[in-house]
Amino acid sequence: MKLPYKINDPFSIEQYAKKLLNKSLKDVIGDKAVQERVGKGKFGQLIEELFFQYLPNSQPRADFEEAGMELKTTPLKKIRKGLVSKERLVFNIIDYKEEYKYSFKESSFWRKNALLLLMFYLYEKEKFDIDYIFKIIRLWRFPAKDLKIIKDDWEKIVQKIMDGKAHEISEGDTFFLGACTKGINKESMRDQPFSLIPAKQRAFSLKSKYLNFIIQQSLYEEVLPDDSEYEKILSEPEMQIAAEPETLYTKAPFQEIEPIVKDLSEYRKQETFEELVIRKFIPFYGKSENELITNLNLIFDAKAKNKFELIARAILGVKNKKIEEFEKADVLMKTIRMEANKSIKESMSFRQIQFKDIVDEEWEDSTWYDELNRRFFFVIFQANENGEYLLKKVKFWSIPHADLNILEQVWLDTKVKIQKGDFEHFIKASDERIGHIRPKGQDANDLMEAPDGTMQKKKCFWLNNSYLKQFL
DNA sequence: GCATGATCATGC
DNA sequence: GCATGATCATGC
Repeated sequence: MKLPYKINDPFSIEQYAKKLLNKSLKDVIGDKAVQERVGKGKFGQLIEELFFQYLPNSQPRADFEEAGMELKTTPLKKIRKGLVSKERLVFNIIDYKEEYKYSFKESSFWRKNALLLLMFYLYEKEKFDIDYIFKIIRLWRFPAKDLKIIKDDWEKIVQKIMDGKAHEISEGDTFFLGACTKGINKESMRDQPFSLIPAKQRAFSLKSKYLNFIIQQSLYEEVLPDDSEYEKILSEPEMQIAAEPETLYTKAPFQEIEPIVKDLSEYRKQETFEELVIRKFIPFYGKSENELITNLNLIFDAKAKNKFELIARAILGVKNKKIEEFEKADVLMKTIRMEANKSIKESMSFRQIQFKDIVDEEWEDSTWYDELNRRFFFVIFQANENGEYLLKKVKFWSIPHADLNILEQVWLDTKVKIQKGDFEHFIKASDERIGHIRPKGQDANDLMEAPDGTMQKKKCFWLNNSYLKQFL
């Protein structure tokens, strides 16, 4: 069979793939696909079979083996301001018994995914998958600075396998390259080589937030004309500005960002990204809030509740923008005040509970689960005898696996009570269950509608201060 | 206008 | 001194 592209040429395959741009699979291969579609498996497989006329494989080699390229179809979703990634991008399943035997360069991940053909389509709930419209089709290779972090991530995952801790792997362990659960159900387990404890089946994956950066580059930065080109058109006097067409996004739905690491040469030998970040803080350990503000030339209101965060960002050399690496990795930076006696006053709050949503969620796809499985970056200030806060230390952290099971019970208890319309007996900090539920609104009149139609005070999950203390 | 991250205030 | 309820500053 003659294929409509050169099987060993990535650019030829990309060019052919672009026939799908702004079209659906049905548009391109015809209505016949609708009948053939029944029982044909996942959308990605359909693309391979019907569009590329290529048989899917799950071997440890790339989809387009001759071109050394892997095909990935992945959904976008529309938010108010534009298009963002709908979910993480899942790569191959991690073979715990094999992956640790190789270097990163020889690893299954890198052999298979060094060069990607990414096909982003717009997911729309009411449509069949063959009607989804493709919005971005492009070759993708990781920028060198990102690849450095991905390699650190891979090594961290492999280290856990070698330590006999594959069952403790969490997405919060790593930055860009995660190990997400993958299986027929949440109970899909695998043996691991250095422990008898079965581990959840996991696959390498890219965080949804990371994909947003690929989307941003592809959709907003490279495609849009620059302002000077607009100028020519808009400056003409007779020009009437029509309503913005639905498909034209003039501004990317992402904030301005700046990386911590401007150049790869900033890394010391053998240094990981985490170590580099911590190194930036060490010279400032022991300095007081006021010293830091002076040293770093910061100006802000003394009452600013984000002053410690502003100090931390300034130390990282990212003053008025978001931190690129943390945004891509979905790292949650939290500043913590510790008292002279090492206690911490405040518990840590999370997002508001959406009363109407939580009743339909399962633990592993709940909002709180996602937040808890992120990597945390703690910036810890400790008070001295005079009540001045000094930078004590910084620390990357992710929640221990066993504690998640307890928090699942807290979450479930909350969900059930919301279902029953009981808003008076949520788990409290004094219950010592690691987390608790407490109000979080503008004031006591800030209400949200509950599933039973009543209006209730806005609340959120908190991690107990007494629990967090042990990790600082 | 509102969510988020952070902190304050009160009462036991 | 601490748990709980309440609220604030900021940024989008």
